[in-house]
Parts: sequence; C-alpha cells; structure tokens
Amino acid sequence: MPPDLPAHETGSAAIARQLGTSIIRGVHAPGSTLPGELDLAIQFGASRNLVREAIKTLAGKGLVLSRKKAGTRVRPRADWQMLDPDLLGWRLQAGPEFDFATNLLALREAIEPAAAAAAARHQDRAAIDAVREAFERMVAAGTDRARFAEPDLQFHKAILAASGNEFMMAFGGMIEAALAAFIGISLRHSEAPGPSIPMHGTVLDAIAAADPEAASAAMLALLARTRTNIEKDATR
Amino acid sequence: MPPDLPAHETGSAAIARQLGTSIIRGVHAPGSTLPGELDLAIQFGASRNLVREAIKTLAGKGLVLSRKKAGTRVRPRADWQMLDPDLLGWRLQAGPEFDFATNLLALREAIEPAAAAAAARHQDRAAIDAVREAFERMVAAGTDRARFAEPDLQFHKAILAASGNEFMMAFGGMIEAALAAFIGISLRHSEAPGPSIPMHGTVLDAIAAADPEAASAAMLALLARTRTNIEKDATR
DNA sequence: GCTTGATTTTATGTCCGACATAATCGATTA
DNA sequence: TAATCGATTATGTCGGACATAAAATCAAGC
Repeated sequence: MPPDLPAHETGSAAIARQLGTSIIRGVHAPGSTLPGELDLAIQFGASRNLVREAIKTLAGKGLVLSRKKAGTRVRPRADWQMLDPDLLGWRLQAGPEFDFATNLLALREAIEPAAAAAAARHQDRAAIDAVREAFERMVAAGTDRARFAEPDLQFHKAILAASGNEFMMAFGGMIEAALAAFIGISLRHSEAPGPSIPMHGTVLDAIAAADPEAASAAMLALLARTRTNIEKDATR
Repeated sequence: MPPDLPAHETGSAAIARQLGTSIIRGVHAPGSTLPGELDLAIQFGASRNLVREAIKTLAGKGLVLSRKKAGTRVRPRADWQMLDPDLLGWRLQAGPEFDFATNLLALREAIEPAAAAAAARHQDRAAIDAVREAFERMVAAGTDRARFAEPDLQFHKAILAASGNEFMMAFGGMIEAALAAFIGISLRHSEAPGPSIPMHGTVLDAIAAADPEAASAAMLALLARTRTNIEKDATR
C-alpha cells in the first residue's frame, strides 16, 4: 500500500499524483522515458496493475504516452493539458513557477469579463441569486481574510456558472484548484480584502441589471485590482 | 480484445471512449451507478483490469467516481472537465448538442483576442513566424475549402502559442479537437473561405507590428465573422 | 564499413484468479 | 423507531502468466 494516502485517495491516484508532480518538477524531462512498469511498482511499493492505472490517468491528461517495448515517454510540455484541475494542483504542489500567477490572471482577465457579460445576458435567476449569496457572505466576512477567501472564490465560480456557457463554467474547477493552493500563500501578503467588496457589488449589480457591458467592465476592473496586488506581492 | 480499435488506441482507451460517450449521451445519467466492473468486462469482452484502467481515465476527467462496495457513480455534469480535449471529442462523437458551437465560439471570442494581444506584446519571433507560415498556407489554399481548414486551424493555434501564456496555449488542443469534428460537418455548408483571408492578415500584421489593441480588435472581428457563419448555418 | 534482413530481447498490452476491505443492506434487539 | 451487528458485495490491490509490438542485436552480403 503506498504511503501518504489522503482521505479517499486510492493507491493509483497517489501514484499518479507523485509521478505527475515528478514530471512537472522536471525529474522526468519531456522526451525522456519513465522507468519501466515493474521498476515503478518496486519504487512505489505497489503492484504493476496499480502503476498501470496511474499511468493511464497521466496519459489521459496528456503528460505521457505508452507504447509496447518503447516504454512510457514524457510528452512535450505543449501536450500537457494545462487546464486540467488535477494537473494544476500538481503544478502548484511541485513548487512556485515563473509567471504562473500572471498567466492565470491573464486568462481570467480574458474569460471572467466575458462570463459576467454572458451572465448579464443569460439572466438565470437562480444562478444570479447564488452570486448574490456569495457576495453577501463576503460582506459578512468583512476584513477577516481567512473568512473572505472562500466566498470570494464562490463569487467568481457563481458568475462563471451564471454565464450559461458550460465551457466558461469549467473554469470554476480550474480557478478553484489554483486559488486553493494560493490561499495559504497569498493570505500572508495580501492587503485586507475590504476595499474590493464594493467592486464585487458593482459586478453583481450590473449582472442583475442585465447590463453586459457594465458587467464586463466591472469584472475587468476587479481583476485589474487583483493584478495590482499580485504585482505588489512580486516586488516584496 | 475490444472491437473497433483505431490505430494506436489501446483496449482501455477504447473502453474509456465508449463509456465516456455513453455517459455523455445520457445512457448513464449523472447520479446513476455504472454496471459493476465484472459486468462491464463481460459487456466489452475484456478483462476487469482493462475496465478498471478505463474507469481511472474517466475518473481523471471528472466523469465518474468509484468507491468500494458503492460502485462507480456518474458525477454531475458540472464536475465534468469540459475543457478536456478527449471529453470534447467524445461529446462531438456523441452527437450534436444544443448551443455547443455558440458556447465554444463565445469562449473563443473571450480568449483569442486576448491571446492575439498577448502575442503582440510578447514578440516571440519564431512563434510569429509560425503564424505567418500558417497564413501563407491559407493564402495558397485560396478558395479550396478542404485545403483551407487545416492552415486556418494552425493559424489560430499558432497565435495561442505565440501568446507566451501556457494556459492560452492549452486551448489549441481543445479548439483542434472541436474543429476536427466540425470540419466534416461545416465544410458542406460554409461559404468559400477566401473573403476572410485578409482579416487573418490584419491580425498577423497587428501582432507583427506589436500593436496589442489592433491585434485584439482584428481577432474579435474575425471571430464575429465566424459567428455570422455559424448563425447562418443554424437557420438553414 | 555500411546496409539490409532476420532473430532475439524487452517492455507494454491484456488476461485471470485471488484476497482485502470499505460500504451497503437487511435482520435483530433494545 | 433507532441503533447495532452480521452478511454481502463491489471496489481496491496483488501476483503471475501470456501475447505482441517495437527496439536492439546479430549475421550476411556488398
């Protein structure tokens, strides 16, 4: 049985996580061949079948490719499914990366304003209620950073969900995986969240008012503030 | 050995694809429990190990969750990793879906202008050369739709790659999976591609000129034209 | 010494049966 | 009616075996 087993993580999931993290860290470089299945089984103290299941998981995320006799090869980084929440989590577990936060923010700046605009057009009442509920919990959290982070994340996820676009909704899982790892880091450095709350309210109001342009602009302004905070953190 | 085995598709990959497609089609509804591993092995004429490998692949893409005794349950649609290229391909294989094309286009309208702007800022010469090369192949294809589609896709992928943002690059695989399935369908209906070529050239010129706003606007205009074509197709 | 074809080796692909165990279900008891 | 207990069951994990595609090696011919 592999060690270090979080709740409900099966043996093959643990091996996939450890192998995935090793690949991301460069322990196994793109183009290189992983140790054979039997060697990996010995290394992880598991059966060859568990290793194979783990490798299938990594293959499904674009990290590796197996061929008879040829072995299991690490694919070029461009083939990795960077949007996969598991892979994202492994990247964050592997350690800080140059430009990770700014690249993620650039993606968010592209998608979340569009999602806010789509939500303003879509007018799904229940979904907008969920945005409002998250906003109210942010207000209730006040300047308590630890209590603020979770409703903040829910706020953004709720807007993605309210867009009515399943592709935009999918970013919720990705952003959640990324921010979950960031929370522990950024809570120490970020300023108090209080001042950004009204900006969140502006986004909500624009969505509720069915004003796509205002919703998009408000979300862009909010994320610009996040960018300022990230850049400020980077210079400390 | 499972039947219907495309080149280089292993048995477990074939089972994953067939099971994934069944789930997407609603044959196995979210919340329901899949047949047991032994039953699936009989159904697919394969070993229990192959079925388990396939299920691990699906689990890694958010489609299912297995627990001892409880069985393998289909997760809510919101948990599916909609951005996964394999899942995207299975969705397209499962059959036409309401709003698929317009949702994908809305996502592209959010990301590709941002990628074009980022490419204009990033100024990676080799990457811009790849954009130019794809553009020249589009020009060479002229009004031959069949020859046009592939360089058109490469053009968009090259811009995503030129952005320098790994998350934006990741859309290349996704768009490729989506458009690969669309090509067979849309080639019959789309107008000749010739008139859009200059618009592609405008995007390239703006990127080469290091003009992010012009690049973004040009890409948005190009995608607006795609939207017009999709809406035209929808009314036939 | 190089090229080509044959042979051998090897690592994955697939299978089968077995055992462990977590979770579900039904019966019993308080 | 609720809690407990035992049986059942489906997944989790293991080990060994065989098939086979592909890589490596070897031999023959030029």
